[in-house]
Amino acid sequence: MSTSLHHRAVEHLGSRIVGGALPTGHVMLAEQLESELRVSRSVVREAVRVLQSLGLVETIKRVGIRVLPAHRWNPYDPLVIRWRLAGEGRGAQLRSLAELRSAVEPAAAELAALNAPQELREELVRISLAMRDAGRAGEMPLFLELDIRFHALLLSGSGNEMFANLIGQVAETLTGRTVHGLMPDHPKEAALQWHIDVARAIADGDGEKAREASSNIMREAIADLSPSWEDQPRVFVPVERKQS
Amino acid sequence: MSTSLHHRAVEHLGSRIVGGALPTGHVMLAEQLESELRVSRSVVREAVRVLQSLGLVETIKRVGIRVLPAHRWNPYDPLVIRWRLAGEGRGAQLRSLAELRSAVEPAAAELAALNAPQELREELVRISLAMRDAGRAGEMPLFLELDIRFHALLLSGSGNEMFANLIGQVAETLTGRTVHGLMPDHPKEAALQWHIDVARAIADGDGEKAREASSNIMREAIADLSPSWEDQPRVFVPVERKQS
DNA sequence: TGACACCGATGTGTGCTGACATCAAAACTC
DNA sequence: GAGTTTTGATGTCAGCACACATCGGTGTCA
Repeated sequence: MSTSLHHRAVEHLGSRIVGGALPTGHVMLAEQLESELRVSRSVVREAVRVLQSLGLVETIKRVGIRVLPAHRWNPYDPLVIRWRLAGEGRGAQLRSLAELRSAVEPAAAELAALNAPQELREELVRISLAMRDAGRAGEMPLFLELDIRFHALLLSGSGNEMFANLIGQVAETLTGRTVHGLMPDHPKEAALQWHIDVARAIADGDGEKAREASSNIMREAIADLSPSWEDQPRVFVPVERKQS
Repeated sequence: MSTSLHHRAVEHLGSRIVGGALPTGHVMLAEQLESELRVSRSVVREAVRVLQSLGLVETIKRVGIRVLPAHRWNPYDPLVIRWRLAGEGRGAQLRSLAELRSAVEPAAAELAALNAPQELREELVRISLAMRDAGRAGEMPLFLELDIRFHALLLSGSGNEMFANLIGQVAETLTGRTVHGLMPDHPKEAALQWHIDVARAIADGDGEKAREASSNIMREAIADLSPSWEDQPRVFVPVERKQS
């Protein structure tokens, strides 16, 4: 009950659209939403405006509020990602995130090796060693926490704010991997060593080596996670001929 | 005058925040914005809600509307990107986009080689050959159009909607490179060949080769563009200890 | 006399409502 | 079939009541 009406309205509509309950092209009327959500016009209108900025709906005069096709949604918005992870798009969303992460992290590692501040490099080494200890001891909750922090520091250390912004999504996938039992009781020894390799390469300013070691981690992560999106069909969004 | 008041309000506030005219921590009052923008409360409130969803501001009772630090902004939102490109963050934004693209496109090429529909592969080959002809003939407007379409198809063909969503940004950087004179009169012969290599590798389903060739294109693109962000300082966003 | 807890005034976002403006789809007229 | 009118939806405005965090004054206690 602590959440505002606005927040609830956005949540309700957004999750139903992304979850597929409101199909593409479905038209709603503002008045109808008022009675459905039991809120006033202002709340509905402000919620619709937010959903509009996320690319989930468009408003057309004399027609109403229309649900836009999925390829118009902003796939990088935290709300959209959360709704997809909660609904039937979960598998496809996990795959997208994993592939994005696989592409970005090696690049981030290379940039971190070239640019990261000294203190960050040192902490990265410390954490990679702590991960090894926690991993060997089978202390998985601690390991997860260190793992998240390791990758957060790595992305942050790249000095690229678009990379750094993926921290939340990466934490989500790491947590999900543990929670959904896709993680062995003990992390593989090779994975622990790769983390140390990444950290040491960054500390040494060796971009090439950092990227290589990070790629190994990513390959392993994809292999661990891929069962969760088996048989998810890929969608190929159309390419428009003109840009605005 | 065709744009709505809402649109104008979002634009006005967003560009001033991202452009740096309204510094982090700056507090505004809704009432003050009404008179400043000469619009009613509804418009101000709906605009603020949108900016809130982009992470640009937060609203606090009894205090007002506060500008959030840049690392809270959603760096993937098209509006935020546009405002950054228009303002003083232009250099840093171009670098971020170029680095992201360099990370993503080789991965997208590899995925496209494994997953893209047949027709898309064929069009990719056709376009790469047309690019070579247009490039050798020095028909730069046509070359730019083909270049954009090539990379759009590549990203789309990956079957990853997060990759595909970068089409707009990539088009932006390609256009910018040409407009700002960072492009030679004739594209380098090697670059033309790399595009053909990428297309052929995708057509042959050779993911490894597609990624390699794409990496070459990216290295070249970074080299062309890097003058535009010389001396731009990198920012390292803090890593929070806890996640919500 | 001073320190501290309490409590009400104040100001600001949140939410509600009625009215009018605007504009494009749909119906109508010629 | 082309042009015009009607209609119905969003867009915009203005006023009000409410919730609640902050501030400052008041009272109590040491």
